[in-house]
Order: sequence, then structure tokens, then C-alpha cells
Amino acid sequence: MTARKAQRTARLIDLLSQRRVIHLSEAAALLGVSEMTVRRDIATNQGQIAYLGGHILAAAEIDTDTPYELATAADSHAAAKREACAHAVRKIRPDETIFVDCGTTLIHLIDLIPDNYQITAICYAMNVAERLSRKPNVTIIMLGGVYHPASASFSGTHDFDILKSVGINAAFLSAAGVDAKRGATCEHFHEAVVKQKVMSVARENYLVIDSSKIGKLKRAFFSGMDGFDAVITEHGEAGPGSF
Amino acid sequence: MTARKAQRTARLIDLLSQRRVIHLSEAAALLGVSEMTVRRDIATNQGQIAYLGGHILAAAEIDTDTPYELATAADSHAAAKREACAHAVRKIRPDETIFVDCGTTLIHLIDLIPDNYQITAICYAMNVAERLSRKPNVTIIMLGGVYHPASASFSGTHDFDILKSVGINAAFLSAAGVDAKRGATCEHFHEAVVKQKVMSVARENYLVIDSSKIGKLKRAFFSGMDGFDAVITEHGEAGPGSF
DNA sequence: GAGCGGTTGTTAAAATCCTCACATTTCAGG
DNA sequence: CCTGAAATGTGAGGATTTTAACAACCGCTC
Repeated sequence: MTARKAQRTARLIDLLSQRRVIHLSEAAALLGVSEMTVRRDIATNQGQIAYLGGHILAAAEIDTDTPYELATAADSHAAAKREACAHAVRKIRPDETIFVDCGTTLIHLIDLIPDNYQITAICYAMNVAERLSRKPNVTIIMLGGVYHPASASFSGTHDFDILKSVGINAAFLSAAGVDAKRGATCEHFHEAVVKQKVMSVARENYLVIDSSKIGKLKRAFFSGMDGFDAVITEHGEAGPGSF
Repeated sequence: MTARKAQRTARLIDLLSQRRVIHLSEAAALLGVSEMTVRRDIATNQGQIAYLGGHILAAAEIDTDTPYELATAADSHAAAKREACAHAVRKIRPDETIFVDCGTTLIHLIDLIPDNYQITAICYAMNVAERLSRKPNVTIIMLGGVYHPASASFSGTHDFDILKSVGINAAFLSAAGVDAKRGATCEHFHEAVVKQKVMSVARENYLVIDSSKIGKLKRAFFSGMDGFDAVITEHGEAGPGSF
């Protein structure tokens, strides 16, 4: 094995750590060699590189034991979040327009909406939009803007133009911290701006959190507790006065 | 979804938890249905089941990769598109603002942009934004609006407000058809509206297509050939007059 | 510079996979 | 039992992937 070949293989593995799946022809272009050469590289490195029908992926992906748990474990308090969302989903009627905040909590809400509901969902985070797009009968409206990687969300002044032209029946908000005195807070200021603007136009505002958030205070304030029609946790629904 | 189909899907997922990778033909035999049916089952369960060139695997294996990744992988004329983009990427300077159209073609352009370039990219399709978000040093601006599943893109009147406040050095447009007489066309009217608006504010407009598009005519017209500063295919760059 | 093994690119044919359209079957309500 | 919608099977055609053979190239030694 020449130095050139070894280096090329290392580069391919490096690419896989970022991309998970790379098509053969794409890898060939990226590495500046022919497809045949990439094939041969893979054949001599079956331990690290896996190959399936034209697609290259890290061998670890299909070797190591169940990454399922890992994926769900990355989302802490997933069970509590899902339960809170199970309570929250009852607020949605079959033909309403809702707002879905960013974060991991409300992803569960989306999954729990019955497939036959014809809802319109407004969002501003990419992971939320992506999950919504998998559901049937959902009209998705994305508030655009500048991308913020930390929360996979978009923000900007223009958001507000869209909000003027839609009627939101219920807004489902998430928070990173809920404090009795200071109210609901999140990690990023740009998120807080969007949340506030949405809350000002939505008919009903629900804060959906798992109870681990209670007592915490984060840097970006977006609403006092009296701004919510209800606070929904895994234990059920509580009036805003209980905090 | 019938009970039978749901049960079959559950069985398939169960198989995947033991086997990691199952070939399409084997799954069809194991489940006692045709390969076509297994394909369709997978298509309606992209969240849990992933599919790569004839092989079925648990979606968790290639986690965080949205279904778009798979869409790109199954992309036809992928090699020609990538070559066209290799020509197109030379139009980008290290600190510019560009527009990236929707579709599968320009995904390759994104991959080919050098990592050390500090560019700002404007887009209106989810798969494009998703791919952009993986690159370092890129500022992403998303034009929001109503979601259109066919092209994973968003559209709406409000797009135009954002466009007023940015300066676009180069817009990279794609098309589903290019006709000598009628010019550039695409599948959906809502896309055409966005393309036209972008072209009116961008300093330079490049049409990037693989040559299979030439001679085709689709329903939504968005620009005559003289609207482009250049047409870029896998064979290189051509002036707009050559069509 | 000639010779050598290992590496790489190019082609063509075969096998496989994908998409689409249409025929058939199944299933839930009336 | 009838009926329409959903689900399923089938086959053709096109696109992609695989394999194999052969030619060209590289770095090295003699």
C-alpha cells in the first residue's frame, strides 16, 4: 500500500465522520480519483469502510451494537417530554393552525398528532420542519431568516411579516428554564424574539416542558408565567399561577 | 395504513434490530410479499427504515441524515450534475453572498465549495439548508413560507422582504427543462416566482444543469435564456446565446 | 534507461436496481 | 352482497452498479 493510497483512505474515513453516507461517484470526485480506485480502496479496508449498493458508509455504522439507545439517550428526559406532549396534543383540534417551537421537546408533539388531522403548523427550526414534513395532511409554514446552528433555528426581523398573515389557534412553546420569579427563559436571545412575537399573535399559548426545567434560569427571557394559558409537564396541565 | 401493512413494517423493523442490513429481495421473501411492496413500506416509513441501493437498514444507523440524503443518493444524472457544479463553483469568491436554488443539482455545488471560504448562502429548500448547515464558515439565510413537499422548498410573498435587505453576488439557478425557444422552465409555479425574484436582484445569474435537461419543456416558465450570464453544464460554460 | 510490480484509468458487457404504468386483489362501509 | 379506495403484484424500460479485462502510469531497482 503506497503512501498515496493510505492518505486517500484516511481522507475518505474523515469524510465519513462528517457525512455518514457518501455516494461512490461523489467520493471519487471529492478524492480526485476514478470510481474504480475508490472501489479498490474500500475492498482493502473492509474493517473500517462499508459499502452498500453504490453508497459508502463507516463500517462502525453497521457493526457496533444498537445505536438506537444512543440516539434517544442524546435527548435527555425524552420519556418525560413525550409524556408532556401526550397531554399537550389534546389541545389540538383536527383543522387548526398551531405554532411549534424549536428544541427537542416538541418533536414528540408532532409525532403524536393524529395522521388524519389537517393542521397547519408554523415553525422556525429545521429539525421541526423536517419532522413535520414526514407527516401527512400537514401544511408547513417556515419562518425564515439567518441560521443559528446551536438550535437549528432561523431568526430575523422579516419573521414578523409572515406572522401578520396567519391566525394561530395554539402556540406550543418550549423553554430551557422556568423560574417562579423570572418566568420562562431560553438559551439564545434570537429565539426569545421569535417566541415573544408569536405569543403576541397566538390565541392560546401553552408552555410544554419536562419538570427538570423547573427552577432553572437561563440567559434569554421571553415571557412571565402569566403569559401562558397553561403549563404542561409530564404530570399534566397546570395553571400559570402554580409557579 | 392497514393493520396488515403496519404489522409487516413492525416485523421488518424487528428483523433489522437483529440483522442490521437486509437485502431487498431477502426481506420480500421473509415477509412473503413482493419487492415492490417492501419498497413502498420503506417509502412510507423513512423515519425508521433507511434504504440504500437495494439494502435495507435501520434509520438510526445513518441517523441525523434526513431522507434528503437518500434522495440525493438516488439522484439521476448525478455524475453530470456534479461535473457541472465543478465548473460553477469557480464563479464563487471566498467572501461572497450566493443564492442556491432548490433541487438536487446544486447540492453538489455546496459540497464543492472550499471549507475556508466565508460565504453567505441564501436558499429556500430544506435539503439545501440542511446540506449548507454541515459546512463550516457558512452563514445561511432561509427564505421561509409555505412548504412544498415535491421540491422540499418553501414559497410565499414574504420572501421578497428578505431579498431586499441582502446583496447577492451570484445566483445559481437550476431548471427542469431548457428550451431554445421558450427558455428555462421548472415543475412548479411557486418555484418560478422565487427564481424570478432572485434573478432580478442578483448581480450575476448562472443556470447550472446537466445536459439531459436541454430540449425539455416543463410547465412553469421562469426566464428566457438571455436572463442568464452563463449556462453551465457538465461540458463547461456556454453563453446564453448558444441555445 | 530498461525492467518490474503495484497502482490507476478506461472500456464494455452483464447484473442489478429504480420508476412508472397498469392490472389485480384486498378491505372496510354501505 | 356491493362498491370504491387502498394495497399489492407485474412487467417493461431506463438508469445505475458490478465485474472483468486490458492499457497506461508510477516509483523503484538494476
